[in-house]
Amino acid sequence: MEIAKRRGFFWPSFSFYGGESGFYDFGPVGTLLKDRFLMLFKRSYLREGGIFIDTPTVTPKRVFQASGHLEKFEDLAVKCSRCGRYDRIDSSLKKSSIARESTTLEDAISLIGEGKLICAYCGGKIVSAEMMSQMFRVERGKDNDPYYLRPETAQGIFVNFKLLLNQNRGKLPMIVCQYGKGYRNEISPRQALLRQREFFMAEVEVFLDPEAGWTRDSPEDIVLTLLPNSGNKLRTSAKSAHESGVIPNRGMAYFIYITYSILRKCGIPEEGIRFRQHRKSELAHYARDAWDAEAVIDDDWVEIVGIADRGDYDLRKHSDFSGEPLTAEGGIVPVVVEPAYGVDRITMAVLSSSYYVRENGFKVMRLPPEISPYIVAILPLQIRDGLDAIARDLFAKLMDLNDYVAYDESGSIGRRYARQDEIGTPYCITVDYQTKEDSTVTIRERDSTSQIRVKISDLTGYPILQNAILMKELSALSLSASKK
RNA sequence: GCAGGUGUAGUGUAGUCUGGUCUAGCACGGGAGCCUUCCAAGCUUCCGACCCGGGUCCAAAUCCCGGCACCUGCACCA
Repeated sequence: MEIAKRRGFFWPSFSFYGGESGFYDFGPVGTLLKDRFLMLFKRSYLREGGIFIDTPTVTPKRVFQASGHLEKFEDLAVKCSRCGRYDRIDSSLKKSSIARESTTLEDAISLIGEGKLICAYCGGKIVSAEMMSQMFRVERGKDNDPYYLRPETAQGIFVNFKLLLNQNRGKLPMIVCQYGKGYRNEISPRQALLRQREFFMAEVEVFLDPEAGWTRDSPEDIVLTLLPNSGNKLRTSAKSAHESGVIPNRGMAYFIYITYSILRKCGIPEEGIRFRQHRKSELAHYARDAWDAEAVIDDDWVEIVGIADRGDYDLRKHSDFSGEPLTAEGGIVPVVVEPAYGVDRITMAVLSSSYYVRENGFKVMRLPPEISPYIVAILPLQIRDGLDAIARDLFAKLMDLNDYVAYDESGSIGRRYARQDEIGTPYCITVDYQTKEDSTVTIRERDSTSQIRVKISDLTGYPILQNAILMKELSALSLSASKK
């Protein structure tokens, strides 16, 4: 998507020094878009009673020893001399009929020295072994354990369980949210923001009483596309999917619904969202069930949100490792439902599904006002006769009400509309000659390009709902536009 | 990580095969100005690139080697 770079959504990082694969920058426009997604995320979970936390990305080793990440992430990999494949050592051991484990590099090298290890795929001879770590290690003093960069933000929540529960005054369910960077040392990052080594995630851990569980249902009338691992695609509400046993965990069903509604608010169309259940074999080490929200990005279905039933795995692991009980009132260990949003991937999905080319070849990002980088742009028809002064004045007034307002006076009016179309600004307010006479301006709606005329006092007089400037006129406009 | 392909201004490209006429052309974009009373108009002017490093050669955007990045396939993606 060349528009992504040209218009400042995102671009490869460090290109000044030749580039570095697996890292991307968000540009001026993309930063605002991401910002607005995070606002939507926050708002959505505050409504559910969520609390927020912000913990370090640099994490001491023992946290991941406890969580199981160290074990699952640091694979001993062996290389085959014939087919050149890298593979985990356990499959090679099995193939070689060696009935023991090999967990250290030294041990693996001595096995290779004996010449007994063969490749699980082609039977070729194994020639080398190395540690493949999916986590970035950060060295510190040589007598100290290294730090690791977190591969998920979740552990920052689990290790704070007691403090958080106290903050929540002991109540379950407790919904804890955290967003921030995560890191994975991908072997071959590719496809722009889809597989990065450093990426942005927004995660939620819902702690539930294992007996009571989650007690609210999602609405019946919101119908989702589900792809259970039984293989039969179905369209149904999250509620009835739970009742029919397709989604055994009620909390899972509910947060699948919440996720769906967030994605819809981002402008991803109904037919571009589906929820796919993991097969048993692809479940993460901590999960007993998982559903991915997938969206269409450049004609492929891509995981953009992972919703996992982590059970009591994490609290038990940390409890065992530390010797500290991690329980709620009554000595119970809560179970956890985790929706984890890949913010970069969601950004890609949003851009991909919003992108539209008009018949005249002009490009439009049909982003909804809920997440567009700018909600409205102020444009003087001409930079003369005082029109620009009026426009600047109006700009200042609107900025008092909402921060996501753009101002542009450069080039012809058509060119400026086109610029705003490309970055997804849903509405443009134009100050013209009639403004001088009766203090009215036109509002142009992006998708229909139709306009209505309203009084400036009506624009600025409304109590502004958060991020939803001009709601009255705009909804009226959208209606009349869609009739056209 | 392996194999193949690609790499020229912010974007898209011409030039590369057949080294010199390239102090690198064009379009879009962006800036300044003129003009213009609503959808990328026009005019003037400016900005801006041969991915990096070696080598061959009188001479390299062009040929060779190495690196880096991107694309496609394979592998990987807890």
